[in-house]
Amino acid sequence: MLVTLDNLESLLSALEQSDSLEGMQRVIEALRAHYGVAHLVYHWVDSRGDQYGCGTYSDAWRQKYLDETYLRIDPVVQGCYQRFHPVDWKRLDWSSKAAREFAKVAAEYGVGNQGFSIPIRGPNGQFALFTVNDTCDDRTWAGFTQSNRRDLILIAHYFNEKALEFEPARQPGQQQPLSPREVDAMTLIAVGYSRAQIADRLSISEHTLRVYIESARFKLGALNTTHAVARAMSRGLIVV
Amino acid sequence: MLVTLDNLESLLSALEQSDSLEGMQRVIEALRAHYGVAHLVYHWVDSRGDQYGCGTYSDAWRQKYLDETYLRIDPVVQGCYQRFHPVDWKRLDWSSKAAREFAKVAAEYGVGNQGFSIPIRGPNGQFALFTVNDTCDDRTWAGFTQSNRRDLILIAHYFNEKALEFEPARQPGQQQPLSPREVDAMTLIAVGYSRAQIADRLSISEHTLRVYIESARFKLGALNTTHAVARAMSRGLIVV
DNA sequence: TTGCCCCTCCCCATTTTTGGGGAGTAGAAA
DNA sequence: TTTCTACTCCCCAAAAATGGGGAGGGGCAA
Repeated sequence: MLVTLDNLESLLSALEQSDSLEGMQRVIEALRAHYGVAHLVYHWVDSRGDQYGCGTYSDAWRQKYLDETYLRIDPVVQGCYQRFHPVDWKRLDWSSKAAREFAKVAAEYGVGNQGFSIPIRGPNGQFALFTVNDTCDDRTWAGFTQSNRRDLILIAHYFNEKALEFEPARQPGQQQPLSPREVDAMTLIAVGYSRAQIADRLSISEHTLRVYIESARFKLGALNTTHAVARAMSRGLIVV
Repeated sequence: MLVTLDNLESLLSALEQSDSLEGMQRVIEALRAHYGVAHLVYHWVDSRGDQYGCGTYSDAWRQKYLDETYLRIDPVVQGCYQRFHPVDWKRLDWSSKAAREFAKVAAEYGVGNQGFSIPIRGPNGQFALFTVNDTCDDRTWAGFTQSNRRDLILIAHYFNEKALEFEPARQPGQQQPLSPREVDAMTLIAVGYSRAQIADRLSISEHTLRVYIESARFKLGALNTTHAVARAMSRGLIVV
């Protein structure tokens, strides 16, 4: 059951050489067979849906997931979004009614009872999950995840690296950077200060501050200040 | 020069068992000796400074870095912030005057000419760097980084996992969830709509909408709507 | 040198948001 | 069953943000 170093090497190499989503799909299927688990999934988590995902879930489940916007209630997504370390599905919060319903439907669509998901984050707020899923008892699963934790982290990392390659918009350079003063302004707005307070704190006039805000809004293509803050945050231009 | 699997295992285990920054510091020193490089550094990159860092740079350099707010001009930080994959310092943009000056000063403080940095991201926009630094020629360095790339990624991951453990504010939990309508409201605000537009889109009165926004603001402990959006985003309650 | 971007300051009027109050329905949890 | 939360609607006045204009000094790069 364990992946030997050689196996891992060859699989990662295959992944590195793949030049399309189809290539990633083949690698993930090979990995699934290798580990002998029910499912293996890499998916880019995004409000637009998992367009950059690949994995072994059925198309029906994938479609169902999108149709029902399960993204918003899936405890795996919610939980992983708050964590850095890989997490066993059992440790997530399944207490809400919606979550229990979700789990029931998932099972009907062939999702196994055990899961282990690794959150991965890229630049500009990119977020993805790499998930191993199977049906087995708790002890077997604990053994599996413990044995393969490190390999899985590495695999997740390589998958995300590949996925980012295929997403040109995520490549650096495209977006206009904010000037230091613009960053200051947006950051202070994001933490709740009013314009008057910020101007005072930055020791500039409120008018000057407005120029920064408007300039940032323009650079970010935002419709208003709140939108600009949201964009700056999701692009990783400011840290709150 | 290569880390064998056993060595890596024992070092990661030592890291897992450390329960303080001092423990991380000891591990990083052991790793540095092990790899035989000039410096090894993990540092949490933050507008407040690298309070959660550990590594082998001299105190003088660390202080200089903070005093001069090199964070804002350091091409390593800037470059890694835009990337997902580990990056060789040679591939970064050192063309600006400030960057060249920075490199000169760094060398004076004992920073080697070769560097390899791994960006790591956690929840809520957390961002850290794991850096290997040495003085040698390009070929030697290329060989070193290629051989150790995967191990270094894993080590970086484990260091960050540890650092997050020591930062209680980054732990999930204790926060009140938003109701579905509140999520709708906050999400639409975050993407730039005005209250009138949102009320129209959700087919509710603007007054009702206001109740949701205020309720969300209260739950999030936010000072105003923009602040609430920022908090909701950084807590992963809404996805934009 | 010239051009470009960043930083700084100021005016106006209009639109939007905010603060604080009250009240009824329905569905879910205890 | 009771209680609680979510959802929906309404008033008013004050505070804040927005839109769009103009203008000068400084630094850095081609």
